[in-house]
Amino acid sequence: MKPTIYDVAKEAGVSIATVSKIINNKGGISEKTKKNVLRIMEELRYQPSVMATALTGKNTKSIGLILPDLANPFFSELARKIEDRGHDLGYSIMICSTDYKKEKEKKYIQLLKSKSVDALILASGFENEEVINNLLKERLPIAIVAKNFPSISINTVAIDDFQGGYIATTHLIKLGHTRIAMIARDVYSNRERLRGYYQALRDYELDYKFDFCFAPESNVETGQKIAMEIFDSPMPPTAFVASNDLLAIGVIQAARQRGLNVPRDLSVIGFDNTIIAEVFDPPLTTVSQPIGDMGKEIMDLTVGEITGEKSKRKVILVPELIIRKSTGILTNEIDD
Amino acid sequence: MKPTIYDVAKEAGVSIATVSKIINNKGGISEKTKKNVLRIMEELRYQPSVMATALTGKNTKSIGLILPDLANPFFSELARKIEDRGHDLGYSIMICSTDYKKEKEKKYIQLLKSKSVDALILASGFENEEVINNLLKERLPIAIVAKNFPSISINTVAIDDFQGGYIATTHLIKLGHTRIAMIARDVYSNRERLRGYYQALRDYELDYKFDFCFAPESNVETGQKIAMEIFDSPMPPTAFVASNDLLAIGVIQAARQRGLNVPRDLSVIGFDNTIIAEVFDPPLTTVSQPIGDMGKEIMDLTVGEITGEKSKRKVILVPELIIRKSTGILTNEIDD
DNA sequence: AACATTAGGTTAAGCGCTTACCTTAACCTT
DNA sequence: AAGGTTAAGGTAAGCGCTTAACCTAATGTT
Repeated sequence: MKPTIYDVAKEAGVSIATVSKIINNKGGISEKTKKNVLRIMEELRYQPSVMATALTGKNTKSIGLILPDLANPFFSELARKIEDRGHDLGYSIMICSTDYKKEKEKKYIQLLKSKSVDALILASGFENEEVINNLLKERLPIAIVAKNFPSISINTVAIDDFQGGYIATTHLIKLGHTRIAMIARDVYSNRERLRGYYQALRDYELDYKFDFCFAPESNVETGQKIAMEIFDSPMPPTAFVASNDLLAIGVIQAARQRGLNVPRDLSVIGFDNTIIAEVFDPPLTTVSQPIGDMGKEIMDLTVGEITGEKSKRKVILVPELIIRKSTGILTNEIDD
Repeated sequence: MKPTIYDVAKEAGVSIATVSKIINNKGGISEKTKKNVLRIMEELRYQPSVMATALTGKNTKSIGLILPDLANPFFSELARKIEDRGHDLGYSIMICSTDYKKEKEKKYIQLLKSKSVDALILASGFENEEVINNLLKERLPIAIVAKNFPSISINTVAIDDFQGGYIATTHLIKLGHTRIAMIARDVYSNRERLRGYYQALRDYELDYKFDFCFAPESNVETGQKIAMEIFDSPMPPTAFVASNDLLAIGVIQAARQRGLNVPRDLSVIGFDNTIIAEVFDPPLTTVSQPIGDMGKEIMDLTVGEITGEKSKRKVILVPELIIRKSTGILTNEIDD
């Protein structure tokens, strides 16, 4: 069996209180005893049980991370950064994927609470203010990353999605495109990006209309399917803004099926700058979210809240346009 | 504060033992009391504390997953499957990325033990038998996935790596290639794949020699760098077997820099069949590891060991060659 | 009527820790 | 020398739960 504090105490000939004080550096213990106990702990390979410690009111040093899909490169890269910073600060991470399902979101929040996590980090895809307010009431620290929840006062790290949509669209406009479509899943951040998109169109006095509708999922197939439909419309776009790299790739694949060359006949811009954008051919022009900073920052805020050392805040990072090869100057018209 | 079992008991006018029995479906409780207590639990939104439960000798219902890098698509896809199956069976997952570093591996194993995980799943990249033997001695259930550890009796799910290397190489040989190179990181599975590669060469009486050396990392840049060097050798290969999709992509990017067309001038075959293989252009021919099955299977074995319901076993899945567009018949010689 | 049985509970110990409070002995003061 | 300090460490309660052992009232048995 794993040794307990009792084993250490007995072996060292002291009380468990003494051992506990040594573990927690409480002082009031002579150097001699301390050395001795420490040695015994080594010998026995003693590790205090986090469970038992937590039961006495201390932290569990674990944090729950709820995100839509760990297999999505954006989230796995983000999770990795969060994990790294977490470990640096002494926390372990429990990850749960919701597939954008409300029931799963609820279920996992319950689950993580029952595991006594010290805090919860919610990554995008969440619309349910009520759930969040409940958590707030229970004084469980929570933080939101990769999404802004304007109405709630809560630690947040996100990019300026509006600006992201705006710079993506502007880039296309400057390349000469006038018929620019957007494709996005219906979540808050994307609505912001969409707003940025519309604003850019307005600022440059473009009024291209196409049959916009939100994508039901954020993956390659969905992007492809929707792009196909849009290509069939009377005045098809010459450029696309997609709300993530996967959708962008779907669009490009659809374009290929139609015999369209990217970027010659169609420009496509993605979002997130995941590894996929980098290795895809053509390499994707995309709006980069600074994933590393986001992960580190949200972890710091969260731990700050747990330890009570930091006041709550919202950190808005600026997105950056990464220009690669999937966008280009409009050269020939494809429809007439 | 979160309600405890005492709050429920008091509210319901019974003892905490009764409540506990109801929670654990122990019987010996009248329907009436049961209903009533259940109602109170609802009302109070009572959730038993996993911490406290664990302290009484029960399981924590959490499992540690140690893998090299969560940001690597292969592992994030695998982690997702493991997570899914885990949640189905009532377990949460704590994920730790080691970056193939031994110290981190050790550190995380300690950490997860102190958090009283019920079991540990180790995913590839681990060479340290001693560590594993120690864990075994402590009777902590552990399982290995995506890697075979032939000398140790331990739950394992892996593919037949030898066969994977063999079928990849054979495919290239059948396309007419005679100068086939391999690129891989130095871990056990890859040595097996390499063995399969050599076996195929031998079976078809090819004796192409090139300056093989293991890659220090498994990412795109490394693949690119190493491929560049190999291209510079006197008799460059016309085909590559890479030990994962990222390296394969690196090779293709190097080829492009050399003005080589894939697959016309160079065939490249990857490993893992991650999303990247699918979306890359040209879509990658690759050896597929059945990630979904692997994840589910390893979780089932692990939970089987925790509950004592299943005997230990090694499950060897068969890899499958996914033929896409990065390999083709050798048409023209590039060197003479 | 006297007793056994059983369904439906309760009591209390214990899981591995932390911590407020107590004890003890050595050392100071005046 | 009596009382006061102080350093070093011990005692025991309590965190939220499980469970073996025990209790009690109602029912069945003869």
